[in-house]
Amino acid sequence: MSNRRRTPLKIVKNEVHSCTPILRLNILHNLPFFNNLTHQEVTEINKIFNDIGYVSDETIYRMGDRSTRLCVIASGSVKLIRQNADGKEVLMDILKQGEFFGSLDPFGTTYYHETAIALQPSCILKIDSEDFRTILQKYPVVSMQVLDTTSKKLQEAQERIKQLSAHSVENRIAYTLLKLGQKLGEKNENGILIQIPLSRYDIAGMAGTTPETTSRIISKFKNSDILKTGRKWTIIKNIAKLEKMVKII
Amino acid sequence: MSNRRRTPLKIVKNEVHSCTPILRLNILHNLPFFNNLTHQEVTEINKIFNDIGYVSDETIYRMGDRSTRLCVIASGSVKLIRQNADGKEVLMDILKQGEFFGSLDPFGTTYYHETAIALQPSCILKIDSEDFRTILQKYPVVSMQVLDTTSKKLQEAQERIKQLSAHSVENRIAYTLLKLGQKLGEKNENGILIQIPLSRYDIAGMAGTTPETTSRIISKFKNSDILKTGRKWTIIKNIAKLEKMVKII
DNA sequence: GTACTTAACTAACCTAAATCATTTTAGATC
DNA sequence: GATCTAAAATGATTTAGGTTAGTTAAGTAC
Repeated sequence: MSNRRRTPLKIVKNEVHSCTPILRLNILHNLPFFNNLTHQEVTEINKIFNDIGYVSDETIYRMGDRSTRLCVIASGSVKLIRQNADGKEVLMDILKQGEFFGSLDPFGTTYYHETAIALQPSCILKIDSEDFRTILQKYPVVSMQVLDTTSKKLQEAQERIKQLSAHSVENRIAYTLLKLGQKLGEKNENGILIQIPLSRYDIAGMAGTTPETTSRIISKFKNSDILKTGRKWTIIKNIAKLEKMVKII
Repeated sequence: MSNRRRTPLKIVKNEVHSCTPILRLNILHNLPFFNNLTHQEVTEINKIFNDIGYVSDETIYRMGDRSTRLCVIASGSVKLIRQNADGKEVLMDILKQGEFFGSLDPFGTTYYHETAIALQPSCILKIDSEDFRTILQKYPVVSMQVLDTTSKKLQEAQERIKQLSAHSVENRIAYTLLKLGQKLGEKNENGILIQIPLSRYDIAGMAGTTPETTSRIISKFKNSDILKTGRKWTIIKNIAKLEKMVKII
């Protein structure tokens, strides 16, 4: 569908992306939470996962669906969004290889609170929440890691609440760009390149504002030589200035 | 200090509140996460905790302090706030008996991201993060419970982000009041009474707005016969109307 | 009771940002 | 390279809600 959507910087074929068995094992091994397990143990765990490939913009699950599975990104990237009654979208998180999302709840009695969409061609490993809980019970180390990751995400969410509650839109966009840079950016000669296909609409959804205002403020940043952008890519040329804005304003 | 601060509805003495050993044990037993342990086990765990009493408005820890301990509320209530550079406060959470806060991080290498203040005379049980982690490793059931609680808090935080990003101030205040009612309200003949000493300032801090606007909107709600309020108490007379606002707007 | 303190309320004003409408442009397609 | 289209940028207008400032009233101290 959307193989038009390409940055001028790296061409990615939008083909269904399935994992080789070796890739799967490798990824599971490198997940922060399976890090401390033996090869044998990871191999066992690997058997319980299924992998499914998605193309760009494909929906992995929808808000309101029965939530029975936990997902791990083997390759690609995923965005999580929440919608409210009038259709306005709020981008909750962007996840990369190795991160997990979906449900940890016991039994399939609850519903997803957000919609998960592949941002790029992605391979997703899935496991029944129940099975994952069994793993957690069996390996306290894993359990601890998952708890730490979740706690960290909670911290980040609370920081974002503060940001949304107590700052101007300009500040929030600066903050959003910094976070995106930290998480998804790649350093190169010109600065930090964010080449995940995020639109103004997405960025607006993260900063709690409108695409128009986002566009205006990004233009302002471009004029101040802080950023350089194209359709769906951004280079942060001057991180120091952005950081200063977030702290000072 | 603030024994003036009383609701007209129930008089609470603002004395340092320390726990009896029986109360402590009882509370630990009833914590959702120690629920499944034997009496023997809880008694063991009880020994590792310390209890400290706080008066109203007393600070338990401050944002930026070294974070080395986990806290459990034995009695009373606590608010967690974050401040930004210009001193604006954002109320992150209000916790009641049985809830935990503070740090779960390993070793004391990090810092608290928020400030914790007693809202009422409170007794707080404290434990070193490290010791608590040992408990978690030892009892996978406990670990699971803590993870579930944290996941739930993350969900709530994300819901609040959505709320802040995509709704009007009026809507946000309605939402805030509903949440407060759910969590802290007591049903009585007139409706749901929230008698935790929350000021307009606090409510503004939860809804991401100013005390003045909060006051204006609450007055509006009072005129529409949805609320009835005094200095530091609120009665929700018509929950249905509030819920409708949150959904429709 | 009276005086005092501080929270809560109200009003007038004003700015930041949303909304609506139009133009420009990046980059995909042929 | 020329064409086409959706995203991005910009401009004009409106408005929600912040700011400032002053008033009212609840609860405390005397």
